[in-house]
Parts: sequence; structure tokens; C-alpha cells
Amino acid sequence: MTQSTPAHLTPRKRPRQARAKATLEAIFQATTQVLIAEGPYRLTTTRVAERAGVSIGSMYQYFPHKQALFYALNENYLDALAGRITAACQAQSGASIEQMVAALVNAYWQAKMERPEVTRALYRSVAELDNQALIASFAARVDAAALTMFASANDASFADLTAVNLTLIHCVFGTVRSVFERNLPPQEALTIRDHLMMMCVAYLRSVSDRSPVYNTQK
Amino acid sequence: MTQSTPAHLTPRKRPRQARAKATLEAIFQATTQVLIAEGPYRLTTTRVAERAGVSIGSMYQYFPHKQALFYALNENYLDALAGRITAACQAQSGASIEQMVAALVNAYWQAKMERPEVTRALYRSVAELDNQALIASFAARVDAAALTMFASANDASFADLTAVNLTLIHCVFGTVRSVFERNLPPQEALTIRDHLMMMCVAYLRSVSDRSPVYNTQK
DNA sequence: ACCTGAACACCGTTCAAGT
DNA sequence: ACCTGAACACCGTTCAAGT
Repeated sequence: MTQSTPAHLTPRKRPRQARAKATLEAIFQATTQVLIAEGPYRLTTTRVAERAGVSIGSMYQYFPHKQALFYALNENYLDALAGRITAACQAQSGASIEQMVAALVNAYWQAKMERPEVTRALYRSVAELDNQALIASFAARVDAAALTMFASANDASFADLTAVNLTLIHCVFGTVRSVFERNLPPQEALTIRDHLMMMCVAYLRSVSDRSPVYNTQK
Repeated sequence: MTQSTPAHLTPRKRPRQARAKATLEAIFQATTQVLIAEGPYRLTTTRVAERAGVSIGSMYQYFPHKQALFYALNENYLDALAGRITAACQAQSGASIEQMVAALVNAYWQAKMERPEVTRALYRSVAELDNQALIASFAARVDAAALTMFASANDASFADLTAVNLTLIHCVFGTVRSVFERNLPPQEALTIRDHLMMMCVAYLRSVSDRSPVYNTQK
């Protein structure tokens, strides 16, 4: 998962002793805490070290610079997120496209909405980084899981599955993020979520080989 | 357009004399240049002032802090973008939903892809800010323009136009941004763009009151 | 192997002095 | 009304000294 991480963002070394592991864990936790409590703007190495109860020098033994710390934090987060989405996809093997779409949307939606401040703060902290590798590795895992899922649909099949899958993934994730960032009143947001599902289903039906009744091609 | 800007991000004062206007313009241009040439990480007040040929003190007469400068820059950008999209929408009054969707997707796509480094750099510079007001004001303009456009469609009409419009807007903008950020090979990106259009059309047909042939409701 | 914290370079921001 | 730039507080990062 971390193969293509840019060299300058790689951790300096891995902890070997127990106390080192504790140090690293404390640093990660402190970073999240400072991020939530004080915001991305006040997230300084000094404050993180202080909150973690370690010296500033300790931090720099593991991370070559501040950015690498944020990078690692986001990597952890995206790894967990990809795991959840992959699991949701696997659970829908052989189901209908409607069920699949609902599962995919809900998995991502829930993950983002569970702790909105964390989502927002993490996102801010990584936006200024070179996050291409993070995105690519997350996307690769999710792409694969969704592809397998949709290939197993019991009520549709697709000639150009790869393109269909890519479109759907970007649509679901892009739309959910867009709604999330706009911070709409909950009821309105939920309406869009439901419409998003309808939209995905309408699309999948329109490009499916089966059920020509729903084929909207002119 | 700037009514709801948070007080702490408001410019300190407006230029009244000609030389002051020139100073402000130089600062904006220098900011963009430094952003592109050196990246968001090296975008410092010192460098901007140096490149603009003004003293650091001059900058602080107009902006209470660095963030306010970035905020203003993004405001300008989003204002222009909203203008382009609004124009594209107006040009499609009375057209088919297919034409409308294509116009909307293309307008946003082109704006983002024209100068990708600028798009990316600007986005990074604003991510760490409190950008809710920026998003809200941009969204309000685009929402209104798209709503008017879709209400005039010659081949569809919608009972819940507001929800349909919101969904479509978020889907188009979210998906395009998602694709943009992933940095896919151009050919693949274009395929998704075309599928995105198909998706939007399939959705609009499925929720339209007219053309029951395309209604996919069970 | 891991931790410490004084020291240094640089950045954001101010403000008294100028025109 | 507008501009200047030395001065200050704070931040990121290093490194010699420790256990």
C-alpha cells in the first residue's frame, strides 16, 4: 500500500523497541487531538510534541519533517477507509445493482459523516501535500473491490465494465464529498444521497447489456 | 457575493489612489506566480512581497494576514468560474437535457483543465482556510443558473426540480473534481467524462415526468 | 536504539517613521 | 493615503550530548 510513496514523505525509520512504538503512537494520537481541538492552523510540531509528552527531537527521528507526519496520518485513515469499503463491496457479491449502489454510497457516506471534524481536519492537513500516491493507492483498492462486485451483479452485465466502474466510483465519492463540504442541512443532504443512488442505478441500467427495457440509447 | 465572508478574512481596506490599486494588483499577480513557480509550500509573504516589488508592510495594509490574501485570490477565481458556468447555462435555455448536461460538464471540465497547475495550486492554498462562505456563494450562483436552465428543458420536466438540480450539480462538480485529482491518463479521463454525461441524462430521464418510456421506476 | 532540548534559520506580523 | 523595513514572537528542523 505504501510502495509508491514519494521518498521525501517516507518515515525515517520504524520503531524497534516497545518504548519507541509507544512514542510513535503517542505522536499520532496527539496529532489527531491537536488537529481537532485547535484546527489545522495551530497544528505545530511544538504543540504535537508537547501534547504527546515527548521532546521535539523524538518526532524528527521518525519523520523527516512535519509533512511526513501528516502524510502518515492520512495514510492510516485512508487505509482504514479502503478496508471498510472493500468489506462493504464483498458483502454484496451476487446482489442486485440497486443493493450494490446503496452499499457503496452508504459505506462512504457513513465513514465521512461519523466524525465530520476529523474528516475535515484530516483533509485540510493533506491538501497542501503531494498526495497523488495516497489517492492512487486508495483508488486502486476501491476500484478493484467495486469492479469485482459489479461483475457479480445478478441483474445486469456490462460490456465496458472498467469504464462503467471508474465512472461510478468517481461519481459516488465525488458527489458525497461535494455534499459533505457544502455542509447542507441534514435533511437536504439525505435527499441528495437518495437521489445519488437513483442516479447510479439509472446509469447502470442504461449501460447494462441485459434488461433492454431500461436501455435509453437512442 | 462577499456578504457572508468571515470578518477575519475580509480585506482591511480598499485602494483609493491609483498607485494603491497597482500595488494590490501586483500582489495578486505575484501570489499566483509564486504559487505556480514555487508551489504552495514556498508561498510566503516575504516571497510574494519581493516578487510584487513592494514592501512587506504594504501587503499588511490590505490584508490582515496571509490567509486573507489567499481567500481573496480564490474569491476572484470562483467568481470568474461561476460567471462562466452561468453563461454556459443561459446559452442552453430551452434546449434538451442532453445538451444541457453536456454544456454544464464541459464548462466545468474546461475551466479546470485549462491551467491544471493553477487549479491545483489554488485549491491547495484555500483548503486550509475556512472556505464555507466561498463554497456557499459559488454554489448559490451555480445552483440558480442550473435550476433555471433545467426548468426550461424542452424534453423533460421535474416534480422535485430543486432536489434533482442539487443532485446533478453536486454529481457533475464532484465527479469532475475527483477525476481531475486522480490525474488519470487523458484518454481514460475523457471516457469518464462521456460516461458522466450519459449518467446525468439517464438520471434526468428516470426522474422526469415526461417521456414515460424512459421511466425506470419499478 | 532511543531520547533530549538549546540553537539557528526563516516566517508572519507589527508599528513607528516616512512621503 | 500610502509605503517602508527593522524588530519581535514563534515555528520547523538540526545535532551534539545523553541513557
